[in-house]
Amino acid sequence: MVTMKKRTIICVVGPTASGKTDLSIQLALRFNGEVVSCDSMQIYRKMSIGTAKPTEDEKCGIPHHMIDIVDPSEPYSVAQYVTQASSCIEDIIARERTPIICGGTGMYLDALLYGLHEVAEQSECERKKLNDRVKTDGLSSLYDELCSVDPKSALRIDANNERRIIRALEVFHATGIPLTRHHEQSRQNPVYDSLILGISFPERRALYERINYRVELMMDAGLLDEVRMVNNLQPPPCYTSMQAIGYKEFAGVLTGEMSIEMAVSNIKQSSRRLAKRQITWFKKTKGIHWLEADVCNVSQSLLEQSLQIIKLKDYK
RNA sequence: GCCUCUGUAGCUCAGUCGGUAGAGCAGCGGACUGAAAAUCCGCGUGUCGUUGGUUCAAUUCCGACCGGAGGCA
Repeated sequence: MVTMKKRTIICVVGPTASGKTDLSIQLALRFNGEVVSCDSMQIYRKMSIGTAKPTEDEKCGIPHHMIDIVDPSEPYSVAQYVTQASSCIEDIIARERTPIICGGTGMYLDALLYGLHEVAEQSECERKKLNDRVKTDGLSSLYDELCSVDPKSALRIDANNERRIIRALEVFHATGIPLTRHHEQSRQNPVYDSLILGISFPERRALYERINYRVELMMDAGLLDEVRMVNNLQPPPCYTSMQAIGYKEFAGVLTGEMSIEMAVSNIKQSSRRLAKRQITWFKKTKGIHWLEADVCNVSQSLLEQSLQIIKLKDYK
């Protein structure tokens, strides 16, 4: 059993295009920090423009971790993220620098800060069996099984939510223990002491404008070519990388079924919806210190608010 | 100038044989423990273009006006 050394780490969270990357780099420059990305898509190599990774210039020499660590044609999961990111954090702390977690993937952050329940690794084979059963017997048959085997999970999961029903059954089949029981035994204590800074936009429209504008910038930067290149690697469509916004919308453009204009507008819309879900997630995350994005000078204003909070918390 | 069609939710449009209206999309709210940029759930009051008339009652029928589209001169 490894004992984690507790030490405060800084986290920067918020919806897509809210200015997290910039703020985390500014903080890293001031607090002898290194950035650990908490983004389920920036982990993929070659997917740079569409996932809005910071460029070398933007990094200002700050080391970034958990970016470009997997190929788009490899599967990935929260569990791998927690293992790898934790070791990055330990390493950064060992070198007496400050880990700055930055990203918008709420589930990854929760798992990192509070741990996951311990379950044997998920088996591809079991999942495939369950996926096939949906096709042959229908989802309701799986849901019925869940009701009898793990009624508590069945209560929490909607009867139409295929992914979560499959996951719950998968866990039960693998361990003989209902998922809810695993949950009860996990997340007792936080793994790290953390100071979480959340970026919020009092005017939702201002965020949406930033999102729309950033998509245009991505187009100028050559998003379409990047998608074409990643597509040539032919990752299975079910893989996480192919769920990334931008890449999936352009699939139709590559086959000639959709106009670029249409795809771009779909990308903007998907991004807005993503932002909405991220906002919902972080709203319920405990302990976030909220910063308000001031529309005229987002970057400077966020930094000032952050420094204020960090000072109040007497950090460092 | 005349004729025809048209004006209903942010958008596209249904509909009411006269009893104040509903879909899709957008939007909003929520859930989330090994696929999470995923997956799923919930939410529909709007001067029915304006203004007169007929009527117990008009978004619906009639007239005028205003806006839009098309046609004929």
